[in-house]
Amino acid sequence: MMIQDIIKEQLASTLNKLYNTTLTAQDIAIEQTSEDFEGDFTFVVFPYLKTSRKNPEHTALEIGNELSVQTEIFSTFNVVKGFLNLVIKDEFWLNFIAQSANTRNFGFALPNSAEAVLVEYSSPNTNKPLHLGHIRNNLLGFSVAEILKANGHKVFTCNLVNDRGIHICKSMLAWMRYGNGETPQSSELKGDHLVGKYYVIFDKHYKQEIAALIEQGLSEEEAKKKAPIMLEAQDLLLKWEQNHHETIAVWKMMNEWVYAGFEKTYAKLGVQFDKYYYESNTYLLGKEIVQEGLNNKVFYQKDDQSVWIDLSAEGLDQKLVLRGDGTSVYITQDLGTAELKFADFNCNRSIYVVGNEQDYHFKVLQKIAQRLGKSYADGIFHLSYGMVELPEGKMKSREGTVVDADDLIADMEETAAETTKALGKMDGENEADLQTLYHTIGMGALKYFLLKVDPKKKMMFNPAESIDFQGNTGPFIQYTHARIKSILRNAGTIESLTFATDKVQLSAIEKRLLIKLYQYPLAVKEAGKDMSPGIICNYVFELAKAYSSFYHDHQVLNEQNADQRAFRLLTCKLTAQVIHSGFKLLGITVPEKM
RNA sequence: GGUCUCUUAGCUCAGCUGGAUAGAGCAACGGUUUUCUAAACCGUAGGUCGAAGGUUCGAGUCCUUCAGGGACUACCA
Repeated sequence: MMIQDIIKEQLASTLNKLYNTTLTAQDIAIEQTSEDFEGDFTFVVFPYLKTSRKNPEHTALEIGNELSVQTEIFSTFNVVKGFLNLVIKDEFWLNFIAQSANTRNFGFALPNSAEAVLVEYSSPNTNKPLHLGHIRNNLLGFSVAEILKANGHKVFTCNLVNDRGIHICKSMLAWMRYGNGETPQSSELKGDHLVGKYYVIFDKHYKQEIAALIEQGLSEEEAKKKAPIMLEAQDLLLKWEQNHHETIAVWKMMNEWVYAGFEKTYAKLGVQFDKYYYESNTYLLGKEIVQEGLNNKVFYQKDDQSVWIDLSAEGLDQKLVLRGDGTSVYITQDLGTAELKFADFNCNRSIYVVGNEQDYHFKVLQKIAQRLGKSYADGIFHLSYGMVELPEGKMKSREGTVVDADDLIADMEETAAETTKALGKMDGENEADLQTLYHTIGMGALKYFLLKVDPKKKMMFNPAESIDFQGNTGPFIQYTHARIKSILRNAGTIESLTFATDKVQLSAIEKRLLIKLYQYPLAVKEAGKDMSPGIICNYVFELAKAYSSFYHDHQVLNEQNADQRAFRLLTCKLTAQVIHSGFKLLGITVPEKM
């Protein structure tokens, strides 16, 4: 049981005794004492003044006195206005270190087989390479899956590849028209970049044709519909759906190029999936559900045969679920894949890591599933995250205003290499290890930068200002870890170290560090509840800062008092372990040296 | 027009279910290396938390209105 819970119980029974109330621990709220006051935990007495019938100071004092009689976990307390500040005995924190320093998976919940969760993320289109927005998606999905695992859930991940549709046909058509048989080998371009190049080429010609048509007197709207290249792309989509041999061959070939490219990027990002779904396999799935909904009168059909659902009672609009020509739309296939996913993984929750531009879509998806009486409806959860914006606004692939994922990763590695070389601490290490280190540090900076922001909020990325390596950054925390490891290497074996708690003096800085360590399980829990890696980032940063202060002010290896030295070594060990563990939840590795 | 969402230091962001004098990092300025890695530590400066009302003993946090951004509102995905 956490110390906070013990305090709450004690407070409840104290209040019950003093004021004849019937409170339980759950009714009691305590918080961490503000840095400016003495104390570890604070109990605010204002809400209890009516029952105590005394002024705030008197009430707090009375509760504090009675608490001291009841329990011995506090060394002292003080009262400021209506705030009762409680100080925990040092012995408690020292015992915590003694017990936890050798605990495996400190901070993680025990596996709980009751809840299985499926996390879908990445879900790229196969007509263009990944950009910064996709990186945020991938890192979030990976990290949330890790955080949920740490909270004891059984977690699976999947990637729903959007490999069909008009956008894919655009790249295909442009390649067929203008490609002259260019391949990733002949062009020495990564496959996804090659395909993306033709997507841009399509758009260029499309725009030219529109301009020409407008010149001939068509309206812009008409021109967009009648541009020959667009008509041809639509024709290509039709051929694809009819299984036209040549079209399918080109489609398969170009998709293979893209997948090979994506795999390289995924490997750099360190993400992987338990299962891939392809829309080309699943896009027809929803039609049965539409029929089912028609039979149940959840959906209705218009004269033109199109199928709709009326969600106006829930404050949403009427929504098309099947086109008049019987082909499926986005929501049709999502209804199908939702069912498929729950069936495949037998999970209670299905999390979709998808941008907040699709909030409406997922609201509709869940409502429809509920109306259809699907048992899994309430398990659908849209983990909606904000867009990454550039100073000039949203990224747009077609217009080339994107920060390319591969370029950015390469930049980060290069910056890491430059910084490392400039500091000169790693001179003489072998080249392969150095390359790994540059990757570790570069990705540490990038991942931390993207994950520390609350997922729900949009975030700003300015390419002109490079991502920092100092301060509240991944490399700072990695560096903290490396410094600890250096101490531990020089300390010899510490596995069997023990210390007598009564022979250790605890400084204010040391205590702050211990309290931070103690809070790791809470951070993991809260991050799981909110599905927010940012909570882990903040926690680990504060831990690293607390450690850096400690490192600056206290000697470890040169400490003469053997108990004190042992205590500090174990504190170092646990700190390194928690940094390692917390960063693993973010998908960031920590180096032994840097 | 409607729905949703955001607005905290020059910049990028924290701020848990309402609690004490609103916090970090970067940038700026100043200090710290004969001692375990200075990618560090310590300090100075920087704020009417978009605006106005309201609820409360107590509001950056909850409610209402307004202003300004953004997204969605497709027989695109």
